[in-house]
Amino acid sequence: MSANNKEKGDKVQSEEKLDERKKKILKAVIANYLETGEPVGSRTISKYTDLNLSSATIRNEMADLEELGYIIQPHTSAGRIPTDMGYRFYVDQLMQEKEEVEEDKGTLLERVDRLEVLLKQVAQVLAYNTNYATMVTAPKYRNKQIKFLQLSQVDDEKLVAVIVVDGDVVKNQLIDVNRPLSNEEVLKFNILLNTFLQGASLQDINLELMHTMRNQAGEYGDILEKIFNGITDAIHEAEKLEIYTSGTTNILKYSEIGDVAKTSALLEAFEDKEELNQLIDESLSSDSGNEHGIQVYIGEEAPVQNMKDCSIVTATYELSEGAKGTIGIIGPKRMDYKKVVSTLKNLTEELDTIFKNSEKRGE
Amino acid sequence: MSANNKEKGDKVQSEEKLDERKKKILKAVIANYLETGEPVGSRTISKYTDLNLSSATIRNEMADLEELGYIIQPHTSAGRIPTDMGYRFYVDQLMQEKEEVEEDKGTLLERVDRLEVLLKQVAQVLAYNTNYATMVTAPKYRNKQIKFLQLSQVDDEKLVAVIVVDGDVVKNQLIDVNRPLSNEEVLKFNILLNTFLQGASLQDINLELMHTMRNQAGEYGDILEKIFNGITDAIHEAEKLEIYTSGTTNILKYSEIGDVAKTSALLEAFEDKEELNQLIDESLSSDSGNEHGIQVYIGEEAPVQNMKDCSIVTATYELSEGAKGTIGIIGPKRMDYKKVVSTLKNLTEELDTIFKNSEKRGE
DNA sequence: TGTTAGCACTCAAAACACCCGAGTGCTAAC
DNA sequence: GTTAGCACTCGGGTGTTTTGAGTGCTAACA
Repeated sequence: MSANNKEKGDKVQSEEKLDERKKKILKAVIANYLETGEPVGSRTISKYTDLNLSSATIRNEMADLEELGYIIQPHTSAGRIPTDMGYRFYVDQLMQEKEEVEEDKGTLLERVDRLEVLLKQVAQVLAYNTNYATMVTAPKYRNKQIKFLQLSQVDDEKLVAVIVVDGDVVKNQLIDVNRPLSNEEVLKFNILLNTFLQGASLQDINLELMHTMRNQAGEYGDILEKIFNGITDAIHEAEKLEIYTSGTTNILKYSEIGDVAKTSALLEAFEDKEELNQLIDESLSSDSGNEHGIQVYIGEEAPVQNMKDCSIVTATYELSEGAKGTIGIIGPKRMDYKKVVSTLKNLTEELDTIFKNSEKRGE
Repeated sequence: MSANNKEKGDKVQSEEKLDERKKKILKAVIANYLETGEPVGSRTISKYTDLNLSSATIRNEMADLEELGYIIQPHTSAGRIPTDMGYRFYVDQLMQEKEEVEEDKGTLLERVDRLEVLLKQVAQVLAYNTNYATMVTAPKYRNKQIKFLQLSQVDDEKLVAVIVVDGDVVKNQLIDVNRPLSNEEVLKFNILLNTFLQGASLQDINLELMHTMRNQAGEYGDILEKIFNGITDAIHEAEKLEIYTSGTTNILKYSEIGDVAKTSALLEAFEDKEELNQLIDESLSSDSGNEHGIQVYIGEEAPVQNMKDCSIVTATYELSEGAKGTIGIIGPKRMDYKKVVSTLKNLTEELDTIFKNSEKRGE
């Protein structure tokens, strides 16, 4: 996916290497199409670009480019539009060449204290700036550790377990017990739990540990069971739901998805977040050495079925050691990649500094 | 617009009373329109109904009905479709007359223990059965009382407040403090908090109470402040977010909303739930003595701007004394009101029994 | 007096014909 | 290798016609 950067210069071999002129033309075609949304014809290029060539020459070149698979015409006697492959080439090689426009870069985010609120805000800002559907995940901890764990009695039949994990994410879980417990019993439980579980990560909680604990718990084994379930439920549920989205109705404007059914499917993907999770996993796992972990999926490259008519751009921010989160947008293939990428960069940068500071300030 | 009903077989008084035949025709028109979605003409009615009348007679009657405001023609030389007023009359008077179809009524809901999960499920089932966008709220307690309140130390600089309110809704709030507190101090705080706040409802927490408590807290007043903020934040946030939705993409199929912008606005309303809250408030406050608190808003009657092209049907379930929740659907005005109402009835009934049982079983 | 048949009229939607122009590929000349 | 020129294609807009569902009105009927 990224093995093509020995380019620029010679041009001898390498089948997918395009000569300078073809590149210029391809770039012009795509740039123009991104602007107008109309198929672009040879005459337009002939005027637009600095290379002074007649439309006829351009036509020849374009025919070549079509044969190579970079552009295509929707029907005979129409101009050309980029293929997925064309976009890919643009993003990988053509786009960067532009001067790095020093965006306004003004701080986009208000300072807030709750992580959820901050991330929700990120999603909104991103949607506002790009007019695409956006998503932001809470950081995924490689090994989320239990930092604090406490059981309290709410009433005769219910306990509440409060669990705080790394990153100060708080979870709670109500637990039904069949008989009332005495204060002492609760205290004992707390000691037991904390002895074994404080500082434990999710992986540490294995069958063996559970077995040991159950032995210690004696007659209260069944309650312990419930507590375990509560804890794992809580943690799992937590890991799952922490995706914030915004601007999803922008999807309605992605004209490239002609089909209502597809639009609907995509909206649903945002509604129940299942597929977004998939996407994030994929995106996190294949970290492309890139500066901000920026990744671009174009059309068919999308790891999720329902998004194969779209393009996806994701970036990674880092809260602390090994705690990474993803922020990204899903838009039409005809997208202002340049702007999106730079917006994402700015935002992740801002997030990174926010977290750096709070690190310093905090612990 | 309505000064012309001294005609047609005396019937002296009661302006909005329609004679039997007009009712039948109106009903036929609406029923047919609900089925087909096409404007319905006189000939259709003439054949459809048992009253054996020629199309010409029907035409006369329909002209009357139009003058009275119950139906309208989209353009000359088209059939008639119902107006909001027509639908209203249908829902209020015509619809019930049908035999109460004993629906399958098979239990629709799986038994689950977490309230959130159950409610989410309700939203989904409802969406699945009706093919409309649905919403379900957690019960609103008239006076949500604090049942359990506890402060614990997470690390040197952070406390976590755990709050359980009626209905076993658990909230938590992290609180930054600037200096570490000793165990004793935390204990003192807990005693203070519980003395004053256990069993208190939100209304009880007024300035005076806060003042009193702050006096007692002495030098820890600022921490108390933070805790207050945390608590009210938590409760407020809780009250706000507890709306579950499903099937929102069905909105795309509501052909009556021609406009993309409007569709989009409606989708957004479901996304950030602000307006849904409004809707629910309105719906709960004007409880219409009705069996299941069923309420129907048609078109312009909708209390929320963005829904004025739709119809809304809501019902009320009761978790316990004074703890009521709303479940409802937002669909096109051309909606199978009968089916929707009966589905809602079934679901609320099922919910009610579930809660009855768990009441018995539980406390 | 209410009902009906008949008729002229309306109008949206579909069907058809047409043209226009942007764009192409190809060829022949530069 | 580049370009001018030309014939060709075809989507999209425009104008016209046809069709048919549906109406309102009038006059005759029971």
